[in-house]
Amino acid sequence: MSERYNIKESEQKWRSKWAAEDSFAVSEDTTKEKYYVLEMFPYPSGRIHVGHVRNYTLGDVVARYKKAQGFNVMHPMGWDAFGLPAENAAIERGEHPAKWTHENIDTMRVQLKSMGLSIDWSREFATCDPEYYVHEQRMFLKFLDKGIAYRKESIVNWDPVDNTVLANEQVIDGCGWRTGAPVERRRLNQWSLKITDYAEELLSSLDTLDRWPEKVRIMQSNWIGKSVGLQFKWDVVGSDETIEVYTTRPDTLFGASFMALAPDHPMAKALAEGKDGFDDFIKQCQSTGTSEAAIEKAEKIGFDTGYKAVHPVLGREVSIYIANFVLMDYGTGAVFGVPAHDQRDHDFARKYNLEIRDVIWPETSSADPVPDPYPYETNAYTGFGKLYNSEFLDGMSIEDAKAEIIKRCEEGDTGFGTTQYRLRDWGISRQRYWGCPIPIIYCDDCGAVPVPEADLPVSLPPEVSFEKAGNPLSHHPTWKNVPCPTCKKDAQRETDTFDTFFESSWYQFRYCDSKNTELPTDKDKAAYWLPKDGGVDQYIGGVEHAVLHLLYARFFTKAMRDCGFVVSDEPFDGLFTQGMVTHETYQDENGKWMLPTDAIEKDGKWVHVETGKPVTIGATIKMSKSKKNVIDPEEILETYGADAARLFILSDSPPERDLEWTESGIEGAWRFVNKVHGAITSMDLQAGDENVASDKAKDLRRLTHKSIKGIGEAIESFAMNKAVALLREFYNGFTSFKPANDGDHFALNEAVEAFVVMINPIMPHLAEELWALTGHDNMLVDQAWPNYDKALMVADTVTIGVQVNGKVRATITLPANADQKQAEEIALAEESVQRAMDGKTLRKFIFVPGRIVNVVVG
RNA sequence: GGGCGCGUGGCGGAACUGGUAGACGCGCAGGAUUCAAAAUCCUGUUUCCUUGGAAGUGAGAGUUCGAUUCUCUCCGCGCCCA
Repeated sequence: MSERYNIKESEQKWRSKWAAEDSFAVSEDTTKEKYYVLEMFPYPSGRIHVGHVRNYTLGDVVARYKKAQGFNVMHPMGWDAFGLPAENAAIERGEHPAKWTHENIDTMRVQLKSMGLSIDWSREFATCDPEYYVHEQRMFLKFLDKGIAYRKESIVNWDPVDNTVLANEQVIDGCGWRTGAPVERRRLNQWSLKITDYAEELLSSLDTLDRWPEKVRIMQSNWIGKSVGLQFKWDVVGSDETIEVYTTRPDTLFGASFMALAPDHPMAKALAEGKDGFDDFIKQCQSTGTSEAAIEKAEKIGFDTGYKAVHPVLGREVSIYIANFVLMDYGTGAVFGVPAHDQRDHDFARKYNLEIRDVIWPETSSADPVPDPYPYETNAYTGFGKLYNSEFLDGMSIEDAKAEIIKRCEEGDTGFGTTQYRLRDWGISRQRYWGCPIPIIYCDDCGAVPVPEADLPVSLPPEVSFEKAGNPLSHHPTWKNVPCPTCKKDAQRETDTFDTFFESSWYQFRYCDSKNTELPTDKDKAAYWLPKDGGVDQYIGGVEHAVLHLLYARFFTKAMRDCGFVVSDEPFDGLFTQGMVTHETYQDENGKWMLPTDAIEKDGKWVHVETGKPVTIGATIKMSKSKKNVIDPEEILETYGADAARLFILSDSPPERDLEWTESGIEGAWRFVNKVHGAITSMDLQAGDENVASDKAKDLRRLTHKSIKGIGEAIESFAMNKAVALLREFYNGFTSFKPANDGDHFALNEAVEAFVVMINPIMPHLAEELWALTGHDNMLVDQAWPNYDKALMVADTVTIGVQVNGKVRATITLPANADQKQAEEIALAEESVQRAMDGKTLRKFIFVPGRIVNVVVG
């Protein structure tokens, strides 16, 4: 009998061994193919959560698997250490952000290490250390030189809770992404990065990211929001004025029946000032919200100016309205309305009895039939089609018609085609302390002067007070007062710091050479890990970063490339977005949320663990502190060990989907860890003889080699739940095998060895332990992944189903190389097949070798 | 409102480019072991009639010898954008 597996002791032992042997340290090795695995680095909030466990387990499986495949694997870890929670802790508890952050890092490092991750810790860094952010300051100054960074006064999104500016993509439904507070509009001087200069490349090179989830590419593409349109002039009847109109649908020009101006369009006032009801109308417009969503939902209202505009092509006159659904900051703030082909225009036209002219003949694709005639009296048609009622455009496709109209306007010098992007430049100034200082000095005479290279880094002052609201840097008594680098007169430092998305935009480069004091990263080292045509081989993180972080990092990579820091075009070659971890929710009698550990099942009822009072089980939702449905990974690791935690988190749910954390699930995983240890240590393993081959041994070897193939493929395709299922199936197969001769021993030994190597990515401690216990004196961590032999996977016979008219009536066993004649003979001899055929005539006999037989009768 | 995705036992989920639906696990039931319990091991487990059938992958249609898989309509859920 085997000893009971001492998980704690064993896991600790192997972790020490890996550390002592530097098992995961890597350097550039041109004789090997590199593989760079990266998980989104954690914000040091205090303790790791289950989402981290999932994220880093996934990455570790890939890293260990690729290492066993012979790749030179880099798998680093660091800390995304700037951010507001540190300042909030300072305000609430009086603890310095640096102290708070570094203490959290120390705690979390211990926690992560207890997971047994194959990380090269020598590359670790924290972004809040000047050794890291000095490079950001240098890069910023270089960006300034290159015109990628600039300063301008602009209207910004102001988060009144965090007291800072937010970028457009950090505003969600009109609220701050972090605080959820409604965003205010303010006018401020801001440093910005010209991400818009890269809009086209960011869009077009999305096509090269074929190992990214489709949905992330679509989200980015929508965010960049490229649209090709026409900007052209309409004359105003009885006036010298012309109005510039922008449209993305110039093809529908012949369907125009009105023009509409934004309420704050300069011409709106000029045309309608003093008219009856105009002031009321403007007031009404102001009462509706400014968000596009609010405008979409609000009733479409308009004010007829009484003026007419002249259709630039037809010469027809249309009324000029002022309308609440036209936005001044989109296009030119003036549109022409085509009620037949735009639902908003349609609603508007029906309200004000305007003409509905249809100019697109709906294309009736067989898939989606369009009613004929199309009911224009109730709806706009916005689908595909051909032009008609449009003179020279008749018969053209929408695309051709757009091009033709733009061409004519350009020839007649009445307008021009333009490309617009929804993407705005990235405002990077934040009025916070705990971020990277912007290396600029303001001088009354010299203006904004870059801090000279020799004076970098501009470090954060350690003594700082959070007692006053707002930015502690601007309240600091001395820090901001410095002489102007140019004229030496009294001057002031910029007190804003960078948006903390700055740090995570280039950290993948820093890992390549994390101790470099001169440069962000050594160009050659970076070129090994992140060559021109390939970035991080596998990047893993939450889908919530689909737009923000992933777009900034792509932009930064291109900007750094153009400044000569690195060679790559894209930072992340392969991207995997994991699902969330969910848990049931528990509420006590008073509706207060309870921790899962406080609820217990007793006699089929859920009660409070201490009071015994009834507990209501609620929906299974994302773990959150507010709902208290959280599990502390440290407790799990302590109770069940790292291997069981890793196994469970990979079992059951596909990694891209949400994972439901359950007690029984983690217990099941823990049982398996113990079972495997018990079974393998009590086995009688002998080398055996490959040349003695019983049928039984052949069957086992087939299972072994099929498993090697299947498990490898499952890991490659990120189907970790399938890899786990296949491992268990393999385990069930070889543990029920009783060897009777040397051939059997050989087969069993082969199976066990392959199994131990293959559980390594998932349960590395157990794998290492079993590797040693089965008589190896080297480390499993350096062991190669097993190869499979196709010849051994072929069976002599196959069992397939026999259908009669498509319904399975029997299963038959055929020689693997059986032909149709043989199959027919055997299939028709089956009693159940005969019964189902019911004496009817055989019409057709379908035989797909290895798959199916279908007997068609009638 | 637009875009994307999903819907399979009591539960999480398998099913490769159309080919024996329910792998693997959880739960549950029965049994072994035990003074007893826990743990462990074995067996069973889609549903309905009961030796054999019938139905069955959200609902309905279609293509096909054959559909969880492809097409269409509808219902429900989720995410993103507005």
